[in-house]
Amino acid sequence: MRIVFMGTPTFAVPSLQVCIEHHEVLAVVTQPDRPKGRGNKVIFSPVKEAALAATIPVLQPIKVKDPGFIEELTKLSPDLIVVVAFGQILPKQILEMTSLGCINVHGSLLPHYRGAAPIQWSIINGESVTGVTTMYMDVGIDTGDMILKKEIPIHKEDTYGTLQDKMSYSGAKVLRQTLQLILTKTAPREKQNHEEATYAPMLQKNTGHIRWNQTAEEIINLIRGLDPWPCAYTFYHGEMLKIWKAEVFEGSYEQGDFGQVLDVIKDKGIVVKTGTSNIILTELQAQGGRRMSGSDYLRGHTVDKNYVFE
RNA sequence: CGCGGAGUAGAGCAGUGGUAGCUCGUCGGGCUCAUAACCCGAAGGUCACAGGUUCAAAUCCUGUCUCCGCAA
Repeated sequence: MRIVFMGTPTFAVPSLQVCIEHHEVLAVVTQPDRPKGRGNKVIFSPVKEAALAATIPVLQPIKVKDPGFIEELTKLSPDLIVVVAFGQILPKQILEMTSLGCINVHGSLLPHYRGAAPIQWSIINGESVTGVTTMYMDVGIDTGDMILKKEIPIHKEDTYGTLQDKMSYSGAKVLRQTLQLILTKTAPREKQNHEEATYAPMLQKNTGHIRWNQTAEEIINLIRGLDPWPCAYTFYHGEMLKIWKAEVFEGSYEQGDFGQVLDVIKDKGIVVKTGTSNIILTELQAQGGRRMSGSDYLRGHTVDKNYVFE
């Protein structure tokens, strides 16, 4: 099939590879190059890098609604448009442009976790199973008819980073099957149960600010769901302290306030009181420093016992 | 030229012109039924790199490299 691929972050790259290997990719559409990161250097999106490596033309419209872009797209006359974490909402005109439609790979088991950050929220909410879903796109956000689903377990050790990595490959695999079914015109088409829909909105700036009155599990899930970005944090004497890993800590202490440092264990980490049991922070990052184990951190930093994290 | 922090012993950090330090680790010895405990001792650094100022630079000045946070 003649495909136009739309996508931006790393998550989309394996899916792009599948399209390149099994079909004809006419063009890749990705978000415009923007100054990013330290020093505001212009960095190409991972999808653009992959497209360039495969010498596929790259289009980067500021807005996909732009008539000039739509015209350009029409001229390519693709059979199918594949969208994976693209970052812009497609207008009806594009959705109805091709004979086979637009399909999307989404990082959740729809209709749950529609929206921009399904993987992160699945972990933050403590789910034990998630998955990828392919669907025919319609004008709503992740509301289209579903084609294939694949469940993926969420392990206790999974973080957003590790899970996204696995899911990007699973997503690509499911996409390959989906494309095969579309090619043979045997693709199923299942409506979503809209009453069961839940949403996974984009992460807010302060989502990572730990609220210590939450349960130990909730806090640990938050830390996992925000690793490697943007990371959960708290404040120690006014300085941001990032928390990369924590686990439930068994031990009896006289009860203190939520967020209070109950103990400092030199070769392990910092014991903190939460809404339920205590947790021990075992991987930390001080302001200006890199992430390090609790024991490394405690070699050079003193932590006041009984201090209450903000 | 977006804003800011940092580079010092194997690890993590102090140290703002005058002998290179702390905690942990490592090695040796001691104590102990024993130990991640305790005591004594030792090794281990061209203080990121290159220039400059100075009697004297980790420290002040200039340039370079690398790492990190924020903002986007």
